Amino acid sequence: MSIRTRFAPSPTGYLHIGGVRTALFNWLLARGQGGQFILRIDDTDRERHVDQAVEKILDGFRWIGIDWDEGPEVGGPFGPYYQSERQDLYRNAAQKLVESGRVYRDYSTDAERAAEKAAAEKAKRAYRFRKPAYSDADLARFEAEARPYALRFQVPLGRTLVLNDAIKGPVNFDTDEIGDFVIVRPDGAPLYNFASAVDDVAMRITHVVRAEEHLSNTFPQLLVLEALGAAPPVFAHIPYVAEPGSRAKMSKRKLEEYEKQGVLVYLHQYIERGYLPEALMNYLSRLGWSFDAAQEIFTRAELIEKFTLDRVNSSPASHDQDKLFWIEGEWMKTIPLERKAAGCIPYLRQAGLVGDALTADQDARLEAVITALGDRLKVFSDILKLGRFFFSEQVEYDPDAVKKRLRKDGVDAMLGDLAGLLRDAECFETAPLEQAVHAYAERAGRKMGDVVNALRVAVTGQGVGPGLYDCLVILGRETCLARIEKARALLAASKA
RNA sequence: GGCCCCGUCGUCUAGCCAGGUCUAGGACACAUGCCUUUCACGCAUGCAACACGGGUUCGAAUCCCGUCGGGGUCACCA
Repeated sequence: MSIRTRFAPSPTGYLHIGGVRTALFNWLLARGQGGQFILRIDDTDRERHVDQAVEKILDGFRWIGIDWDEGPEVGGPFGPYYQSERQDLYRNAAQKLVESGRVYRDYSTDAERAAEKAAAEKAKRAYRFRKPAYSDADLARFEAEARPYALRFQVPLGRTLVLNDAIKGPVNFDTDEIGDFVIVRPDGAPLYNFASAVDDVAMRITHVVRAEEHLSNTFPQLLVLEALGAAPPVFAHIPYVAEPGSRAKMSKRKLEEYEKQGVLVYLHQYIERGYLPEALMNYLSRLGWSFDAAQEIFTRAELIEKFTLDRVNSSPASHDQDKLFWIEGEWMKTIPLERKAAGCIPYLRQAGLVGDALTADQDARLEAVITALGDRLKVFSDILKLGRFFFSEQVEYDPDAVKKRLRKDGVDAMLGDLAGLLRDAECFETAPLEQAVHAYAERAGRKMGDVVNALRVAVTGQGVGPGLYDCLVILGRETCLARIEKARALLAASKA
């Protein structure tokens, strides 16, 4: 039988990179063994449902290249794939458990349970719900007054459950540690530990790969599975993703703090910056998994071929944005020019630097700029940071660069000479321009670095960037001359 | 607090299950040098870890126990 894995997000917001990694491991496992990867939306709790969340999740998966064989939009033989649409299934399963005596009606009130919970906490002991000793008269009365009840699973005491986790190894758990848990709320809504187990059986899931926070949840689920007469799937619990530079788990509360430090934790943030999907997939795969002692860069096909559960680490990994950035750079080096151009255009458009459709000139210029930028372009949004001055009439002079390269004795006169040189250049191409500038530096007895850098700042406004002659040629003679004039005016103004 | 999981350079990790080849390897980051008109790239070098304490053994990062630290769970959330 071929394997079937699943990822079951609840539509409560954006996709966290930890969640994407979990989905990725499931997907890799299925793809590597010719099985199926299923997407199921765990939306049993309608109160927490966020509009558009499902669409955003699906878009995220599509972007990174995780495709699903069954699930939203594509359907499949075990649908529907929204838990909110599978109520009958849960009702039937619950009915079956009631009939077999594994589940009972719990008439307790919120206030009663809250009081017991508080007492347990005060006494520093774990709170565990156990079946109340209702008398027949009580039960008759509750029924007569149609008192609402939840359905609870009666946990068999004194047993030791054994889970053979594919990542953690064997884990023993005493059933005495598990309180009787609710499987269906008074309003009829099934709860996670129940719905998830029922769905995994119904959808013929063979491998459940999920975050380790579910490790303890597995035992109630094992009990449900057993009561349902179903064989448990293989479970694999992967460690959480820790925050950068620490072992502490990333927390939603600290989100603002991460933002301040420039750490991105949501998938859409990486998409917005213009990261490459293959880079993010590569990075995420290496977070908690390795193939051998050396390989860092993996193509999608290699990942599918080489991924196995037994090489997933059992200890937490912390998110390392620097490493992701490096992997991104490695991948960007492999991307052909046309794709880089296509990736950059949305940013130029957003900045109002190009229109909806590029003119032939703009198109040619964009390709020239990207070529000149070379490895400096790491993420697509860099086109704005590194190459804005190629597309805008405006030049913004970086004060530090101006101070370091232009505000020096003799620079103004030198720029005048250089302007003349550019004006008179017969052939406005990189090689001849380089020759001319070289000759000038020698004639004027100036260091090449001083000449070149002054000219760079004058025409680009920046102290760093692509090769100077590339810049000159792409900008064109007229623009270069105009900008040199502007730079000289700037110097004159500040001197006065 | 009970129970469960985890603990190798700052970070991602190899090695651990089947003890010696580990004066612990690779990568990111950082530092220095080379290349170079800047930056980026590339190349070279350097910095840096077996959480701690016992035990077993001729020998322990590897096996056992304890301590400490981190995390999860104990919801009518997922």
